[in-house]
Amino acid sequence: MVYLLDHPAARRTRAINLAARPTARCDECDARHNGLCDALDDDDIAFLARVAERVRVPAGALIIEEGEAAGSFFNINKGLVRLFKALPDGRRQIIGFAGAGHFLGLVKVAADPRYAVSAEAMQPVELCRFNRASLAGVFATFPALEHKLLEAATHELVLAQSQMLLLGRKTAAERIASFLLTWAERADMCAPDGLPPAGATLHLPLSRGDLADYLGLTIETVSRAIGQLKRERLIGVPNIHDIVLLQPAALAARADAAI
Amino acid sequence: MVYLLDHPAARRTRAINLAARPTARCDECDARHNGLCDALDDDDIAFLARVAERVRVPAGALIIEEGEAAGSFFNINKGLVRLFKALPDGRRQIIGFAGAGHFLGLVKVAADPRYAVSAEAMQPVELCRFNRASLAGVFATFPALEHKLLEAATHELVLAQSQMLLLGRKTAAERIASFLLTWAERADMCAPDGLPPAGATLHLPLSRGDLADYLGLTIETVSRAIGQLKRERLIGVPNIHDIVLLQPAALAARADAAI
DNA sequence: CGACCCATTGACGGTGGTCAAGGGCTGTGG
DNA sequence: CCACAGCCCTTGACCACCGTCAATGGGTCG
Repeated sequence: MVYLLDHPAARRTRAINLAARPTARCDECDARHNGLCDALDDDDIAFLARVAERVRVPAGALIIEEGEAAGSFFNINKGLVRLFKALPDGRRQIIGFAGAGHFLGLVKVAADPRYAVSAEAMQPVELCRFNRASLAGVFATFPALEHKLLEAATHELVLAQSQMLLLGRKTAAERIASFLLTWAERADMCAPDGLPPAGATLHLPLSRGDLADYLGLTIETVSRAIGQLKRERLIGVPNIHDIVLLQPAALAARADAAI
Repeated sequence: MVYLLDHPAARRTRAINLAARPTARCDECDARHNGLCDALDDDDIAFLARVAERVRVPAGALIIEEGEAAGSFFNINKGLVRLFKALPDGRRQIIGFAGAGHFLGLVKVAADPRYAVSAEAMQPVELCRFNRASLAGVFATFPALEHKLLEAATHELVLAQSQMLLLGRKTAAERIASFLLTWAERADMCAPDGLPPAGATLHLPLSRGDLADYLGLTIETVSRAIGQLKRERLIGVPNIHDIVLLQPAALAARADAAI
């Protein structure tokens, strides 16, 4: 798979510096009771909103690029973003998908802050942009934010660890099965036992290419593995973006992981 | 590779509840100016040490097991620990290696705290054990600890993201090359440009099996990939546990990653 | 209706896994 | 000091899963 022709750098200029609304309206934001913003009450968030710049980017825009000097950090208000790392020859690994309430702007080393991953809008995306330089001050003013950020980072770390097991040791069909259950959990479809109800329909706003780059496979292998699970009657595939979980328990066994 | 015969569970009883010294001597601890403890001054750390239980475990002991109820968290004082996840059939993925100053005890969900990964001593290990229940109180007393923990979690997350690229998209030789450079950086052998000096000798206190389980390969493939880099004159292998970095820049090119 | 993009399916090949044998190092015991 | 056992690593032969290349089909938009 070669991505060089539409390498992210070629699209960069499309991304940022679009119309920024002067005042963010937090009370009607999808992220108001999600992620970082959930840590603050209305007064504090109104104060914080005054130093935020509301940004909109179209689908496909490169929001941040790995290795660039990290001048900002972002909080996603609306839309879905793919985070990824790429190799010089175009091979790409998607690190995760970020939605409303997620934080963007992790840097490799604090001394010379450069973004650790690239972020690309998969849909039209709205974000709040903050100045990185004021980050320390903001945390000092609102310690609850830092606590929430620790919670978020910890959660991301646990997900990353599961993904390492998937990428290092699972077969193609196991990767698909694991992914479907993780996505069901993310969509809050899971009962307290960790399994989604039988017959639940999972909506995947991803292309097969994104799925492949997330699971460390190729498009063709993803397609074949989905076909295999379909033949095993574990899932149904009414259309490209929907998957019916016919036998969640059997699917979990197929995923092998403790999820 | 089948690990069932010496599955971690079989070794569990060896691990914990060995002699605990009543008072920790922080001033002579390897971790005193590393990781979490570095956040506190001598008075605060002396206070904290009074609620710590100093534990020693022999090489090979299972310190924590994935999925167990998480009653404690640990700070490593001395020795090297391997963190891993395993599948029911024995496949194993090493998530990382933890040394003095590293924190152990990440849980999957805070509501029902269970360890996210297993941890096994690779050498005789000394740790401070804390009660998880008192964690919130400790953080309230010493906010600097929480800040340090966020720093640590962020750093781990960045490493995990690079490892995902490695596991999902790199060839065997690229994985070895990347690993060597990452390990050199960990050992503080790298100049400001990110490269270790030519001719530097890297000590790897790991078996080929650990390396394989860390890089998502088999022992045989690790052996062959090391042989390949040796034939390419990028590295020298004077003995099993030492690697000489003959051409660091070329090795970095071979690793492909931006490290 | 046609162009285009994406997904699926098939044929084939390669990287890395599996199985097996052999060699080197270390520790122990004669 | 040497012999031997045991473990780990290396090397070789073979195989399988997945990647590559190519053709076809289905859906959407102009």
